[in-house]
Amino acid sequence: MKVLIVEDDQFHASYLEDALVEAVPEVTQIFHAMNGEEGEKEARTAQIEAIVMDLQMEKRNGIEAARTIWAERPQTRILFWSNYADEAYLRGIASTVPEDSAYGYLLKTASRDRLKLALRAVLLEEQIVVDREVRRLQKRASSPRNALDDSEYEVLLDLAIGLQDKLIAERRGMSLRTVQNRLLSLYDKLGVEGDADTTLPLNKRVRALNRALVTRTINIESLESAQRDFERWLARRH
Amino acid sequence: MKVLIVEDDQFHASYLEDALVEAVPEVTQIFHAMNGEEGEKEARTAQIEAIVMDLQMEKRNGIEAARTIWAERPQTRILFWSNYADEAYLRGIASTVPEDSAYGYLLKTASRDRLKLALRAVLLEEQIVVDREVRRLQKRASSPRNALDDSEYEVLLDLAIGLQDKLIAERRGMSLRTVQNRLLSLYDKLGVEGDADTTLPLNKRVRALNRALVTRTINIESLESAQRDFERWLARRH
DNA sequence: AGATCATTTGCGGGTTCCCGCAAGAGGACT
DNA sequence: AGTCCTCTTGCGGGAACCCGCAAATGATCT
Repeated sequence: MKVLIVEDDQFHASYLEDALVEAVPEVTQIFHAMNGEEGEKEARTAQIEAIVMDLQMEKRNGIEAARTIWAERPQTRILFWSNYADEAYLRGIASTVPEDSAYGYLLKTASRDRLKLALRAVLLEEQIVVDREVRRLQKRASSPRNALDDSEYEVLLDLAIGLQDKLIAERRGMSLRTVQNRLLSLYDKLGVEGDADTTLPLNKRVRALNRALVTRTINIESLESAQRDFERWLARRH
Repeated sequence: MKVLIVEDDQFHASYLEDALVEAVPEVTQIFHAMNGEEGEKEARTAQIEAIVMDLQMEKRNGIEAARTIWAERPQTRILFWSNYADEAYLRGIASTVPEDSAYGYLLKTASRDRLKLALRAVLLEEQIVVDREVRRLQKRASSPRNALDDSEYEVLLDLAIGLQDKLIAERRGMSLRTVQNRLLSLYDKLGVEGDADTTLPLNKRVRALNRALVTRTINIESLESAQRDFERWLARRH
């Protein structure tokens, strides 16, 4: 079996390779890539069907790479191996994984044994494996209290790249007032009002972005990709 | 010589330990800590005088730890070994390093040889070593074009945690209009206006925070520590 | 002191934002 | 159909923000 490792940190890459050959002796060949772009190419030319990939990389992150790889060969098994359990990544993955593809999401803090187990389960058995920590976050994100639904999340991203209400309304096809309603519920769910103490006057817009970042609802990468999305939309609009 | 390694990633820690014993055979004992808080304690109880430390850590980051360590024993040599070359970190270090302490700032992407060289230079020879990449950023930050002076940087942090103009004015002891002048120059230097293309209407405040994050002028950690600073100030004000 | 240049500050007005209120609009259930 | 509920939308007003203009203040140099 051919396996592709996409990881920009050399230490982590070699650790991963060690664990891989231990856990999955069926492996015959191991390919390496330093970022998502290389990873896509490698996967295409070498006809790879099993991948272990970091999420956070320079040129093109793991989620974007996964999207194109799955678009070409949906049966590819991908184990994401990441430092963070940000909600932004979770949403990214949830929105790209095809119906019946095998994938896994493991944190780098996981023990070697858990890693080896996940490697076998995903790459070989085509199961779905999600790390405990990550699962916990998924839960919290889908609990009614602080859950952002998709339309709120969209507006959050638009806010985060600095759009004003009117533009958001146009882009998302809602009325101005509806956008503002979304913002109100965002302010509420993100805890923009100083939770307990004296409510001193804040700039809610900026505060919302601040809270979203600090609570790891979004991360800087999602700012960058939201910006790209927006520019694409802008070019398309007449 | 006793050396303390403060690093929360196990792979990196062991790689570092290897390089350390190779580069500095004078080392007799190596201590480990997983975060800044532990690092401070360890340094105190073991009377450590040479430290290699990551910057980004859970409990207490490297800069804060360095501050207290240097406050206790300014002659301590510290080599910062970090993933990022964020301006936020640079400012942090520049503002904490005592007059004649030896320190270094190296990126984790540096080669093993550069790491070994820096280890000897800083821990043993008490020189000051700053990575090429980092130096480049330092340069750019102090070039007239995009340089934020300290007072602009302060206002940026206040903006970033969501304060409104009036509060910033009070906190920093300037008039309302002066705060707004600072904001204007921030908008300018951060490139809030869509650099070249059609200037479409943006929320400048949010956009400024966005740009500051994307250009690595500040990072999420600095948001968190700015928030703590603000709360301390808030408690003190009558 | 006097001249020059940068920074600070107040004023005023045009926008954008925040949000209460109340009138639609679209289900879902009886 | 009728009732109940939730979500959307328009209106309107007060607050915050952006920023041009010009006077006041300060620092530096001759």
